[in-house]
Amino acid sequence: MAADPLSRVFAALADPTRRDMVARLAGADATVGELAEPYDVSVQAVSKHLRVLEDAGLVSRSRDAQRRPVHLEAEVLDLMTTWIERYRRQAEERYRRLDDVLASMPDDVSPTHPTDDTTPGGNPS
Amino acid sequence: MAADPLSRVFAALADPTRRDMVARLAGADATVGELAEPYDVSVQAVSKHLRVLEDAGLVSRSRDAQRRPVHLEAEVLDLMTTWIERYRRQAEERYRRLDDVLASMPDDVSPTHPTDDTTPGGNPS
DNA sequence: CTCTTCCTCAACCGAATGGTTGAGGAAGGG
DNA sequence: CCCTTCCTCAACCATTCGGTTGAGGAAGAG
Repeated sequence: MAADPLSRVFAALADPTRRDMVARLAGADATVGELAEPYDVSVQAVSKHLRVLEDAGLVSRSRDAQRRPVHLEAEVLDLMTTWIERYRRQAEERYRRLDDVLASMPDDVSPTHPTDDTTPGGNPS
Repeated sequence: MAADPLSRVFAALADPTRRDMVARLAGADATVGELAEPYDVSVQAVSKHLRVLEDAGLVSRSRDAQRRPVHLEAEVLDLMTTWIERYRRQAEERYRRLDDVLASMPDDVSPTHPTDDTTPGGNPS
């Protein structure tokens, strides 16, 4: 498991159980047992999920007697939003520019400016 | 492969090659061959990656003679940002409230009635 | 010390993933 | 018609993943 950090975060959240854990941890810290309670899988399986989240930096586990309280490290989520927003914005920008090009494109036989025809040919219905 | 949409999108972007494809497609549509060129894997492997992105709704493939131009469908990215922002914000809010509690806590920590008041004694502000 | 509680480690298993190679369909160009 | 280009489908292989069970460590309670 030597993937880059971004891949680890995306992969960690690709599992609905892990996403649900993150959602619950956003409200309050919890112990492994508390986290495991709603799901009908073994506690070991939950511990494994927690380890995936921990390796992604999404979660940290401290020590309180026998308990291992789990805490959400929400800052890592910014890694993803930064990446996503970057390309969403770029695609949006390109789309906007494409609209401009189409708007200024005289469709080969209609040299008149076609930017005004929002409802061409009248409304049939 | 019957996962929920959100899982599919997260899983699709958990691979650095696929993320790179999305990044390039944000700039311009491309054919499978063009997309495959930078990577030293077979074209079939790239086609498989494209299929993962397509199943996630991130990409669409049309037909232009022998070409299969690939187009990025950036709106799906909002699915993720919505999910992420929801819990990032919730965690942030919880953190802010914890700060408030700590700020209003006097040195002597012996609350007579834990459930009675959010700001016991005189409110300093 | 013993016992119980909470949790993790290790080994194993079936299914999914990411890659390969080989065959073949679809759409033009000669 | 044949031939080339672009791409996908199918079969196969190694690795990873999500789950299980069994064993065991850590820290209080008796």
